[in-house]
Amino acid sequence: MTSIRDVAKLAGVSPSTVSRVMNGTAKVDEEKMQRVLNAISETGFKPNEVARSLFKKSSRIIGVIAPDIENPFFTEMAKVIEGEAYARGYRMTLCYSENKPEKEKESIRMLSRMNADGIILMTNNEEIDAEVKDCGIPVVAVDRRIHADGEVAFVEADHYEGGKLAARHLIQCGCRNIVNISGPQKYSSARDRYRGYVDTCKQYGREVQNLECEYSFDQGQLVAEEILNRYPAVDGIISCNDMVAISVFKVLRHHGYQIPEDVQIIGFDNVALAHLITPELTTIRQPIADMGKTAVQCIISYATGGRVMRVNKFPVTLIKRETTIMK
Amino acid sequence: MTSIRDVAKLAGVSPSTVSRVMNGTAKVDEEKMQRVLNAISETGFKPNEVARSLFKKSSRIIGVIAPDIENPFFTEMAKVIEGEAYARGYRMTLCYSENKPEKEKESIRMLSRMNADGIILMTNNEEIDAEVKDCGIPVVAVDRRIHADGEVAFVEADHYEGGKLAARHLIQCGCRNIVNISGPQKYSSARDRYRGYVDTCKQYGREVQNLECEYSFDQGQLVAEEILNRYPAVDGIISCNDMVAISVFKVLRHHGYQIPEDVQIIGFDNVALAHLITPELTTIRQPIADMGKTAVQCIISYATGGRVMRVNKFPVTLIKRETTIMK
DNA sequence: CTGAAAGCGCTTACAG
DNA sequence: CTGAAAGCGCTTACAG
Repeated sequence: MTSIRDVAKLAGVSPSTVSRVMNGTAKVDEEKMQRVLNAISETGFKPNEVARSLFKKSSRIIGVIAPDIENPFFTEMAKVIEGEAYARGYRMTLCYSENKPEKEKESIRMLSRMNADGIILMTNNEEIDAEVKDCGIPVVAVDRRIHADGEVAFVEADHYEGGKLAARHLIQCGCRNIVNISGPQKYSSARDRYRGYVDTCKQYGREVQNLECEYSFDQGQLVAEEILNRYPAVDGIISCNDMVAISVFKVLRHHGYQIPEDVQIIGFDNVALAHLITPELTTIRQPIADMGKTAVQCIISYATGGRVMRVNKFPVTLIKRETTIMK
Repeated sequence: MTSIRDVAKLAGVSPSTVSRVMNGTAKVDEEKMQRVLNAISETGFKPNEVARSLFKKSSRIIGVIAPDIENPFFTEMAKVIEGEAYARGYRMTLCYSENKPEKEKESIRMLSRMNADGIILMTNNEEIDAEVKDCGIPVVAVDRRIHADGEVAFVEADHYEGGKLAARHLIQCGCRNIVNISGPQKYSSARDRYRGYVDTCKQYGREVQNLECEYSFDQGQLVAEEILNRYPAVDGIISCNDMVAISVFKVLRHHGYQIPEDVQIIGFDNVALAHLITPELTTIRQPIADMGKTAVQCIISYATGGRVMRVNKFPVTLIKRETTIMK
């Protein structure tokens, strides 16, 4: 590997000058500049990022911690984050924690030791809050709150509004017997959405019928069976996310129900999958691209000493497709 | 941030000793060891990985370059890679190139400048082969060949066998009029699979009916329409991957076909999605977990001077589900 | 405009 | 067993 010294020697200047040419960090005599440029292309010199990082105390790496890939919401978010990071000259390190607090803590520690410029946290384990607080690098939490002062920002969708939107839509589609599948109530996002649902029930004089469900395909299957047992007259289901909606859809079909004729279903997130499957899934859209980009921008702002909005709340919208129908 | 010097001072030893205690790289007097350990926990010292990397010329980072996330094959592979990397003390940097050679080249260069320990390449652009050859770090190519000497290994499924398996299955399911959707023939994997299909046609005295299609949902829609135009009597479709199969399924359903009664469909890959959708997709399984783990192991073997198998070929298997049926 | 020097925070021969 | 020294490959005050 050729180093900056080799280039300097070849160009007949000092390493400092080579550095200045590469980084445009000071004026350099035109002719020396040429010699340096030539020497660089002759040797194929690539500056060592690690050495630069050591000095700069920034590795231009953004760490992302996501629970899993079963839910495409996280992979889509990661995609957006990578794209935005790359465009700004950063790279993304991705960790799937499988919701294991130990792995999350370990990853946070490692990111901090690597001089990462920040962490985007998409998991929801409270056990790791201590690690988050004193990891020493900026953190952006997606869809959850952390009680820490310092460089911690939040990116979240308007879940309360989402809960209302979903409930109102099914009511307007003529559903008489709606069941809500809420996410785990230990998550603030799930609580907010549940409130939206309940308030809408009140507003329209509907009974609250709710079952709690983790955000997983398997749990979705179980909950779907339970819905059919407990609410055999169900004609509308609000699902806690698109994956669970697909899961519920599958169970209902196996029981012979037609969707949306017999039972209408609405999801949450609007992952790409929602419009790939047949029938296409009606859902509440979270603006994933905007949210991901904002998360990256927060990190970079912290890293570069800019101003950062601590709370970033994004609007949700109803995406009407084929699993609901105006009757 | 506290450094190794601070710890050394507090413990009354030299930085060398602290280093040796942390890394277990030499015997240290029991009592001094205790003092160091105490000093570390007192100060909350976390060694700086960047400094270590600079010396070691290894950042314990494995770079992954994937084209996109539309095809879950790549995200599932990335998940496996991250898991295996983490288990071995490495981290994963992930780049989505969107198939842009420029971004791929840039990422390779950057990974090399970061002293990454290796690159797992899941893209298929030949334009970048020069970059691959002289990036200076080990590369593992998934499902493609690169003509380079040095530390380049290959991980691939047995596509020829896969092509045969798929064709034979549809024939055995009683399809009389099979259409094959091949992947782009510029990819060796797609060519191998096509050969398997053609050889099976010969063996059973079937006509070769093939359309080429890129691995994308949108292209799948177009090809499906074309199949219906050109082969209206089609009763079996071999798809170049699961995503395209889902896409084809959608088009056929919109045209009123029942699956599998009217037309049978078989995919390729066996991504998780294949068994989540309704009906569940019959497909040819690639052993994604094994392939991803092997890719990581190759990189680590190169990095640690172990022996590496250059060509790693994995068996495929038929996964029979609901989109095909024995008639 | 430019070079020598010091330093980023570690690790490892080297000598004792 | 252990410390002082040198070095990993850059960058940036500093002095000229």
